[in-house]
Amino acid sequence: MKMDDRKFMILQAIIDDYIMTAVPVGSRTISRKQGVGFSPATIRNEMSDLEELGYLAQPHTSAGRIPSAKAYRLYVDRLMKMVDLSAEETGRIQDHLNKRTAQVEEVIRQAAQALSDVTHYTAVVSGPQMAGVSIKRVQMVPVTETSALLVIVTGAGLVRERVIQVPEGVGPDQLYGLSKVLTERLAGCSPQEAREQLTNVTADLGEHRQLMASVLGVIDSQLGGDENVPLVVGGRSNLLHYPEYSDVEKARSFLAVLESREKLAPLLKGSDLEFTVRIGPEINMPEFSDCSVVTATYHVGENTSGTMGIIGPTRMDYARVVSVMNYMGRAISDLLSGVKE
Amino acid sequence: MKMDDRKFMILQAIIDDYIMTAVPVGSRTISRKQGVGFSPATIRNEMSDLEELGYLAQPHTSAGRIPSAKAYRLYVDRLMKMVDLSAEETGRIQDHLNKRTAQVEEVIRQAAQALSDVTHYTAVVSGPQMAGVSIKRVQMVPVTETSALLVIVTGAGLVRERVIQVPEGVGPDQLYGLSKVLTERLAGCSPQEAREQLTNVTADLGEHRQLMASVLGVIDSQLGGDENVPLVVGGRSNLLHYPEYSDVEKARSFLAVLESREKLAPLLKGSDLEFTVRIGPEINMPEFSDCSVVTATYHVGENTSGTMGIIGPTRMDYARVVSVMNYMGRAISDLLSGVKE
DNA sequence: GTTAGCACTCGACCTTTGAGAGTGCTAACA
DNA sequence: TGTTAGCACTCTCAAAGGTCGAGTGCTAAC
Repeated sequence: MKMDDRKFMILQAIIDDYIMTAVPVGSRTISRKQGVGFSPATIRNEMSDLEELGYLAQPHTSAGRIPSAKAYRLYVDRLMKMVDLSAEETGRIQDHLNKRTAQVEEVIRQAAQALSDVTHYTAVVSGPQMAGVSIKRVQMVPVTETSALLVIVTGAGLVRERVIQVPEGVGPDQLYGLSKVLTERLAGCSPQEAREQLTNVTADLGEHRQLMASVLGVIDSQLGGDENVPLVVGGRSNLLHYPEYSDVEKARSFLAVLESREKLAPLLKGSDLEFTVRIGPEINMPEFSDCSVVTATYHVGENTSGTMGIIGPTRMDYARVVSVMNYMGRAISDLLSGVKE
Repeated sequence: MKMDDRKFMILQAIIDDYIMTAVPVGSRTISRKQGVGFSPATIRNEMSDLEELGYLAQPHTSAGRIPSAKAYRLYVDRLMKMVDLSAEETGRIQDHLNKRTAQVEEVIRQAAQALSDVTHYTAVVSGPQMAGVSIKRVQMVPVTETSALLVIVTGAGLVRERVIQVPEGVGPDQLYGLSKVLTERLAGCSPQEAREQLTNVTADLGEHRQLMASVLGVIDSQLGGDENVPLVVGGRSNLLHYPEYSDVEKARSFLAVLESREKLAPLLKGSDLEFTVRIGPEINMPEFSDCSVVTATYHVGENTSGTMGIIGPTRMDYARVVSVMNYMGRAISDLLSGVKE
């Protein structure tokens, strides 16, 4: 048995209906739809075929059909059409973003808020990945007698900062001098190159061994892996609107995942494509077995990029979600690259 | 009718039992308890009195009694005894905090995590309130041609930073010079004094009017009110463990409050006391009508302090919560004041 | 290939019923 | 006079049974 145009059409109608209602779809419902010129009996035959092909499932004998993960896969890959956002939607997004700021944490917080607000799903946004980045400037600002704020500026104009310990007796002017040396030596370096350069610097300077070790530690931790990129979640409570989460225990374990960076981070990874859709079982996490995750990449400058994701029920409105993220990707890039409106 | 020792004792027993089980407490249950030498019938008479006095309520005729908000109030004010934390509990807290860092965001995040983890309730921790603070140092670090990171260090050794716009043509050295002037002029100032000083500085410098306006803007927003102090929540999913939140809609509106800074911030305010307990209706928020909030203050240096809060069901284990927060208050102070272990 | 008709299935919802927990009241007891 | 045993009463909860309606698969006719 093969798929034909009519089967595609019926499947699409079922998915569309189920996305809206979350109720198993019966043959009569489809037959009544505009543009479907067949009786319920005919639809039933086709539905029976679609079930055999693995696209539909029946919760129990006398219920309607619900789309399987395979059906959503087909829908996302072949049936889905991009939609245009309404002026009201883009307006809502811009309202969240209209603060003029290039502060990474703030931008991604606003982005997560906007995404969850517009889609009514849960949004996760990570800060820009610093792995392939180049260093532009390193500067220490004195804080107390024994500590300073180490500020690292990247080529793309992103900033990371961190308090480090400073040996007693190293004064503000000395810190400024050291900062100049560090900036000269490290400018243009990748984090890996910086590590080598720093050992040279340490050798040259002789003293300040411990301080340089702290600097290296920060570069490693802040520009190294992605354990330290900020990660914010928005709209945690949104999913509890959906009947999929009318069971508190399910809701709780879902929320628990959102609270665990270790479990959450992998959801945003796994693909460098512009968009990635993972559906239910494809995610491979029991807590998310009837969730889908749509992730997208945003770019800042040449080499820097971050990820955002939307988590919703498998029956989520993929077309709209992809459109919203598409729009948001450009918006974040503009904000973080300092583009003026 | 008046309260007597026996009534207190019975009320305490009922509260203790209800805190553990969340099930209405019957006369037999109390009568069976160690140290209570009375039959269920006697207890029943006393319970009937306690109900008349407003300390107990009956969900329905043939159920046991549950404590009223008034009973918890009495419990917190008069009956509660501080408990000692077990080594296991202090250990768990230290495990969350053992990263050596004086980074405010990180410390309060860890604190919220630790509090929620140890108490199994939901925790909210705010960063130190900057209102009464004095400025110690102001420094700008160049980021791009047209932006810089403005770093403000306070007397207590706390740091706030923010990206500001810089007019084209102002180079790194000039920014450093300006930073020196700013630090000289503003050192020791309160935010209010800084505002006046800055207008002087602007007058003296002539140019850089716009830059100074940006600096002032940051001082106002970062050290001014408390709209900009960081606020982190830990253990959002914890409350869903309790039968009070077995209703999804209730859980959802609870979570929605946690997502709204405007609704959440007032919960941490309202009292300068070391500890404040607000019970159910005292909170005056429908979403929290059967929650209690315990808040406590922590101090950094002389003039700087922040707030933490625990949100749990009204039948929460107040004694333990207060003890945990007491311990945590000292731990946060130590971390943020840079005290070494 | 399409459709009408029909018997069949199964969950949703309602009602009934019985068990259990807990109460208030009364009368007896120390 | 305070305490307690006994008992009738109330109310929730869970299980059991019954009805309704939506939806199916199959067959036969168009």
